[in-house]
Amino acid sequence: MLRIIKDRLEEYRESLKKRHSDFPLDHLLVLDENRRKLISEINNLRHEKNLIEEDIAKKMKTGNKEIDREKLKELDTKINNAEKELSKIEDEINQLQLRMPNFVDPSVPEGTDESYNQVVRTWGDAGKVGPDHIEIGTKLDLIDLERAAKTSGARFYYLKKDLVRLNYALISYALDFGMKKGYTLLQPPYMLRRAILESAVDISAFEEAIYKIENEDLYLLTTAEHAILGYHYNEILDEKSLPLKYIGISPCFRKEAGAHGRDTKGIFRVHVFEKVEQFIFSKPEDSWKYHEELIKNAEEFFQSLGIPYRVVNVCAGELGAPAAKKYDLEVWLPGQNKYREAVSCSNTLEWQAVRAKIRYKKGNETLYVHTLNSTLVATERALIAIMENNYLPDGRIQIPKPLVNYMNGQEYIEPQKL
RNA sequence: GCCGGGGUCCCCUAACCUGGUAUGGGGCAGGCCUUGAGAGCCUGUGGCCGUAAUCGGCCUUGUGGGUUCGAAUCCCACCCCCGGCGCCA
Repeated sequence: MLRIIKDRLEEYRESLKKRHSDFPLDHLLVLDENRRKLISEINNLRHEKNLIEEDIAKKMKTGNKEIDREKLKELDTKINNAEKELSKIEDEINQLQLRMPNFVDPSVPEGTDESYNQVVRTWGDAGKVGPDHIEIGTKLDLIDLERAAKTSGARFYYLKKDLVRLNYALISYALDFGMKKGYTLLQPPYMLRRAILESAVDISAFEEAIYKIENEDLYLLTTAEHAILGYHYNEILDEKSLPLKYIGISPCFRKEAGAHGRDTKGIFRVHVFEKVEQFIFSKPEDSWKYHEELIKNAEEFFQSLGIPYRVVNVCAGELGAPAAKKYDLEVWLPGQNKYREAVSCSNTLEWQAVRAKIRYKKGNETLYVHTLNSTLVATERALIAIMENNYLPDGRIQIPKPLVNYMNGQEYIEPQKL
């Protein structure tokens, strides 16, 4: 990544500025300079030592066992010292590089918070106002938050009865939807090693978002995205196999440590939810095309459910470090009387691929792929949208057409009979 | 968890016992040859540093340490894979 940035330094400075990032680029460049000097020094010393060793090897063959131990000792000391200094510098560089944000695409709007996000398009009749999913869920006995608080604490939930079935119907429908689009289904491991996660996310995400397994080098998945990226970790892909398109399904475990006080009620922001995720490994020249494909897929999916939404182009200050551009699809929630994020669709260019060492052969060259990810559906949020948008005056919830088959023909969730 | 076998460059593989700087094949790319294709032959095939380039150097045998002038090779720890035993939804 550092190399790529050095080739496009001014462009990168612009990106940092646009992000309002405090990343210490100049310090990193100085460190890199020192690093290269030291490496040259060490190479020369090692070369000297190798020559002596070769000479010894030759002499041994003729029975001559003279060894200039003093000269070797001296070289060893010098090499050792230089190496210590180098590893100190490299540690610092590595630390910094893990925090280094991606370039920002020119089409991304300026801005520091979500009010600067640009609405790209809207679909459906937004504006309906009504009871929120907690009220509906309680009335129809579909969600139990109090007992979840007893067993597990805040931001947990029990789904009940038809809502459980509707959740699995959404998942099944989404998997079939992706499969029909030619994506390969993947159910990943729900725990990942640190090295895999470091290649997928900004390091600061660890404390804020990721649950760690005690005494093991394992972390609970926050999204299938990371596991799909890891699927091809340290691989050289066949050019002809690109693009590789995947649909993953997994639970997502999130600490939500930085979200105190936000969306504290209901199942909107929770510690565990299910998500069907799209992921593409592509050639660099194709990645923007697939970025549009991913958001279009998500839109088509929500259109088929009849949920009103809008797509926004997320402003530079709100982009995560990995993304060069990000669309959010925000669904209309009558219970909140606003649009809320349900899908996030990012192009990370080579940011993740460099860290995960995922390349492909183009003739004689070995190039990094581009990686893209997008939610297809995070089912708990989609359940909220369905409950609130499809809540009928008579107290029933109408099940969206495409899900009826997955519900064995059931068209409504009925109110409790007393 | 225990016992045994293993991890070598994009893939396969030799060298490991007995330490001397990684062998051969496949694939891929380029070239020669050919009307074309194929076959055959030659060259190249990871990372880093310096150089305008040519080129030169260093590193790379799962990871990290140790022994040694020198480690793929010997020693220690850990990770992963395969087989057997145990446990298990």
